Amino acid sequence: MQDLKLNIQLQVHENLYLKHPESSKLGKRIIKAGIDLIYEVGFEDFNFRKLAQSINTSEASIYRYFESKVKMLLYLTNWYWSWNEYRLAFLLANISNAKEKLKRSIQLITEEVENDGAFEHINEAKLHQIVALDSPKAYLNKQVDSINEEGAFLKYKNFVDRISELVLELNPNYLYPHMLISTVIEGAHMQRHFAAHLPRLTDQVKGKDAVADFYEEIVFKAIETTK
Amino acid sequence: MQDLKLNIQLQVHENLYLKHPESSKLGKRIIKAGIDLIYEVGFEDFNFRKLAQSINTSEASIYRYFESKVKMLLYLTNWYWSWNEYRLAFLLANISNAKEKLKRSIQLITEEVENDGAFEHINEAKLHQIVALDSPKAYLNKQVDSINEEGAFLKYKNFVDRISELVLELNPNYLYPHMLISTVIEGAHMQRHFAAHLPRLTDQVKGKDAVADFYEEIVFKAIETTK
DNA sequence: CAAAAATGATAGTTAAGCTATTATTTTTGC
DNA sequence: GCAAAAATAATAGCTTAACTATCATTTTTG
Repeated sequence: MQDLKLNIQLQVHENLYLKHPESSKLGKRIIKAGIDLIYEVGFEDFNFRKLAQSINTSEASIYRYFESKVKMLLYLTNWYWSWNEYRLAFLLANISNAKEKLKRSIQLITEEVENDGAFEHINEAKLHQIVALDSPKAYLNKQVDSINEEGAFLKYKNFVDRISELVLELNPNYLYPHMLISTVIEGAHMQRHFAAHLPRLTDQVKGKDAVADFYEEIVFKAIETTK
Repeated sequence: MQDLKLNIQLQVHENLYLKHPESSKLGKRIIKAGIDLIYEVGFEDFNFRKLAQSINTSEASIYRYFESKVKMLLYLTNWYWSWNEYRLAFLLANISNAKEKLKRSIQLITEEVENDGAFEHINEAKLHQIVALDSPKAYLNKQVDSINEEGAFLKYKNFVDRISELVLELNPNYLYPHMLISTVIEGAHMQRHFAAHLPRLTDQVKGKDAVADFYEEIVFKAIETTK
C-alpha cells in the first residue's frame, strides 16, 4: 500500500472532534504526537498537559480540537477502523472466491500491523497497538450508550458487518457471524497482549503465528456445514 | 450451592490488601458497599470518598484496607476467580466423562451468574458484572507487568489452567488450550455487554442463550480430532 | 482495666481535567 | 499590501480525584 500515496482523507464522525484535526498543521501535530505519547505512556497516564508540552503548544489549544482525551481516543479508533475498511477493500479487490476472501480478512484482523507510510502524520503500527490496548476501555463502561449515540462506534460496526457478510456468503445459515468476527478481533488483540505479558493465559508455538493460526482455524471450523 | 453455607474463606493474594477485609466488620462493610457502588456507578466514577460516605466511614479508614481503588478491584477479581475455582470443583465432582466435564465448565464460564447467597457480604451476581466490565482494565495497561509480579492474576491463571487441562484430556495434541479458554471467558463477558449496548457487534437468537450456545460450539469444534 | 489497636474527624498535598481571558501571531479576502 | 478575522500562545484559575498525615476517640484484648 506504501506506493499508493493516494490523497485520501479518511472520514471520522464529526461528533468526535470540535475542530477537524486534518484541517490545520497544529491539528496534525496533535494527532501525530498524541499517537506517539499514548503509545509510549499508555492511555491512563496520557493527558493534554503532557501532549501540549511535547509539541510546544498549550493545553487550551488542544482543547479546541478535542473535548477530552476520551474523545481523542474515539477519534483515533474511528480513523483506525476507516483505515481498515479501506485496507480490506484493497485486499479483497479482484478476488472472487468467497473462502479466499474470508481467509484474507481474518489474516488482516489477526496479524500484526506494520507502519503503512501512506499517511504522513499517522503511524499505523503504533495506532494499532493503541486500539488493541485501549479501545476496549471506550465501550467497557457505563457511558457506552451515550457514546454510542454520538456515533463513536459506527466505523467499527461497519467493519464487523463487512466481514460478517463474507461469513454468510460461505454459510448463509450460520447464526453468529457478528459474534464470531468481533470475538476474533478483540480476541486477537488480547491474545497478543497475553503473549507479551501474561503468557500463562495463552499458548505460543515456535515457528508459527499462534494467534493468526488459532483464529483462522476457529473461524473455518465454526462455519463448517457438516450436517 | 445456596444450601451449603460452608464456612469457607476464599484465599486472596496478600499483596492485594493492606489489612485483610475479612478480618473485621468494617472490612466486610467496605467490600459489600464497594461491590454495590462499583456496580452502580462503574469503576471510573467509583472512588473511596463516595464509598466512605455510603457506609458512614472516612476515606482514611478505607485506605487502611486498600492502597488504591485499582488494588481493591484486583482484590475483588481475585476473590471472584477463587470462588469460581471452588464452584468448578463442585460442578465436576463425581463426573467422570471428560466431555461432560468440559461441557459443564464452558457453561459455567459463559452463562449468566446468579447471586449465590453463600457469602453474606458478597453479591456474586453484581461481582460477576464488575469482573466482566472492569477487570480487563486491570491488565490492559502499561503497568501489567508490575501488577502481575505482585500476583494479581494468579487466581485467574489457575482457573484457566484447570479448564485447559480438561481440553487436553479430550485432545492431547491440541495446541491452543489456554488461548481457547481465555478467549471464551473474555469473549463471553464482552458479547453479553454487546448484546445489551452494541447489538450490531453480536447476534441474538430468540429462545436461545446465544452466547453460551456460540462458545460451546466453538470449543468442541476447535478441539475435534478429525485428521 | 490498662495498653494496644482500630476507627473517626479533619486537614492538607499534588495532579488531572477542564474553562476563561487576553495578548500575539497567522491567515484571508479585497 | 493591509485590515479584519481567525487561530494560537501564555497565563491563570477552578473543581475534583487520589492520596497522606495527624490526632482524638472508640473498641478490642490480654
